[in-house]
Amino acid sequence: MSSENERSKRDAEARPPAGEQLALIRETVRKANVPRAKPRTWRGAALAEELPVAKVLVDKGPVHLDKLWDYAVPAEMDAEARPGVRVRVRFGAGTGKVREGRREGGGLLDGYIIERVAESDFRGPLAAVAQVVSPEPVLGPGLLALCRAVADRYAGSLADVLQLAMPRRSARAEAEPSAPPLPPPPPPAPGTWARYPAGPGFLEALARGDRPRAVWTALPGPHWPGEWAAAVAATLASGRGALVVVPDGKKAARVDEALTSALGGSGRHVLLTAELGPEERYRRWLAVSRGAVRAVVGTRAAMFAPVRDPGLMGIWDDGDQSHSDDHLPRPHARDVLLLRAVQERTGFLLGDLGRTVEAAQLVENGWARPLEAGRDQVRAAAPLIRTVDEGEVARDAEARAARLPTLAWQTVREALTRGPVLVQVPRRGYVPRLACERCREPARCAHCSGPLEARDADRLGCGWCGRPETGWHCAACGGARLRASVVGARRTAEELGRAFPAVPIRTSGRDHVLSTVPDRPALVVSTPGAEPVAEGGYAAALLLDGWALLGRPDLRAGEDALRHWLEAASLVRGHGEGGGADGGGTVVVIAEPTLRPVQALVRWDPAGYAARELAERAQLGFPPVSRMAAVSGPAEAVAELIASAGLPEGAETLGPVPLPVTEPGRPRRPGDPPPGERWERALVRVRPGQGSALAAALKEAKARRLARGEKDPAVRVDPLEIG
DNA sequence: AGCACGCCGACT
DNA sequence: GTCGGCGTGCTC
Repeated sequence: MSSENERSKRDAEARPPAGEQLALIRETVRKANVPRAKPRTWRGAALAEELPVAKVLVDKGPVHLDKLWDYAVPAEMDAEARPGVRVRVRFGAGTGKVREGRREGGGLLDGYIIERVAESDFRGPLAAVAQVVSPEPVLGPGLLALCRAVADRYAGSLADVLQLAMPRRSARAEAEPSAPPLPPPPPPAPGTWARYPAGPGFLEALARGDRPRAVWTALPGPHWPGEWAAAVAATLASGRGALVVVPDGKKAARVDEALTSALGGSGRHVLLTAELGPEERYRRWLAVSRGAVRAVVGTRAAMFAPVRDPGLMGIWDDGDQSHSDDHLPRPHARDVLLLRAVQERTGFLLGDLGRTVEAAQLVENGWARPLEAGRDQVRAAAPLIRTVDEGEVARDAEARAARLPTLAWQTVREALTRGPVLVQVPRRGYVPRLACERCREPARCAHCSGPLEARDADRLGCGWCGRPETGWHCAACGGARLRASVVGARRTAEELGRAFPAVPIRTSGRDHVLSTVPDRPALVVSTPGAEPVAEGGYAAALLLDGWALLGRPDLRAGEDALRHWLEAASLVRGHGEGGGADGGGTVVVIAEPTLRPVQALVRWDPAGYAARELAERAQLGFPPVSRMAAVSGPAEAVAELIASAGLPEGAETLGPVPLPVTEPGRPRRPGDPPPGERWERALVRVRPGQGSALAAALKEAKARRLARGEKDPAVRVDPLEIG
């Protein structure tokens, strides 16, 4: 009785009456046993005359609701309830009891109208759309198709992908009109693109409305942001839009700046990054969605930006980890932009100082053309690279004090008379396999032969059985010393400070990243990826602890090391710039000179390195040539999912192997087991070309399990970390 | 995921 | 006879 009254009051306050009244049709119609739902009026509330059924995608809630639900459209919502708008619908109320004409249960969920249709296939009465949140059509057909394709590719749900793709709404930003679009700019001059034989042609193709596809190996130096700007300007000149995704906000800002000067002020492009905050982000996103702005540069989430009639999809530095999304289903910007280039029939430009194996594959299978400079241009733009074997011991005391081999120390001392010197130190988190200092035999646990790992405070422990190790001796040579673990940037800076007392020292790392340093003598100690740009280029760079980068137990260790080195080296003055012998910069890399990534750096040949790496992966059946998916969860769940999935012919299951147990208190990353639970992980591998069949099979098996209410294992397509 | 319905065992 | 266990299945 009193609860009845309360409910009525709540309902009356909460929302316009029409939707709620219409929600009651179901009860009436069910009794009439109507085979097809032809929504009718209830207590005089009329439905939309044309296309009275809205197909709605429910945004949150149960994962397996990855389908469209039909709702009735009340007449007064007819005009606003267009495809693409955000709506609120009652969901799950159907099982609620109806008492005295009021419905119990069921919550209001957010969703999007995907389509308006005349009739519903649903054999039952429809509830009505409760509310049109706003008339802004934010989920257009192109964006929807993209999200569907991404969901399919990654064996994920459409709702998951929509959460990544759709920005949070801000009513204030939405209420503001966007500025009218500016006319296309004139085609840009080739500028520094002229350094690449195919560069000017690529720009011309974009400007005339073609859709060229290229893997661009950028020359070292400061010109790549301007080159991106020119590519975007050329695309705009054709009357089409453009999208460029870069790995971090610092780089996005550099491209944004270059675009601002190339396009003459702002208005034709926007910067879209997370740092903007939700309201400003939505304001800019709307300007793109409304077609007011046709060019976008941004970080990861911008890969979904609904650029109108795009002519170019671009990505810079596709090997950077931050291009891989943290959230399910963890799509990679490179692949999303590839999908878009195909689906939206656009040009494609993947730019990088180095080259990932994936990029090499695009070249190898002919999908994209290589866009490279000639050797002479490379020689002029790149610094001189010298290697020092890590085993080399410094003769001089000063060099030893700085933990530096003689050559490195001399190079730094000399370069400091001409400008800033960059010192790249791996992050302390980069824990490589420990090995004997003398013979480099990997350090193993005496009990179970598992790999030894460095614990905090220099203590050792086994990575498999967890036993602490106190008296380690090398099994091969009897040596008692392990290679020192990576010395962090701060301690390196202190040590260098003692060796070069008169020189100012700056550090740049995870917490405080410097974006630029002035063109004055200074030592700049940085972790990979955080290197500041020196205005006139660095006089030299020192790449320390190469063994730590190369020794990571990861398929990509070599590729990543080379990428980090190229990035640092590209900030150093070119060999051929500044007037030859004394003006050019030098890079000293401290790593075993015979290793392939080291040689690729010395020759500045990332394309050759990637091609060899690709060939090797093809031979070994590794991704990206073969395609893989990781399935992790409780042992039975993993086994059942794999067994029940109709995997493509020739699919191979590797493992399962137990996953490390998540320690309580440790932040949990997607795919990690919940604390205390024992999980296993299996890898499923398929032949080249069967990637989409694999994703489809896993997605379907997952849906079937979910329909039965079973806990679903985490499925990750194209896992990055696979030993 | 919630939530109601349903078909079996202990109780007034 | 009824109350209530949580196993199944549906939600427009």
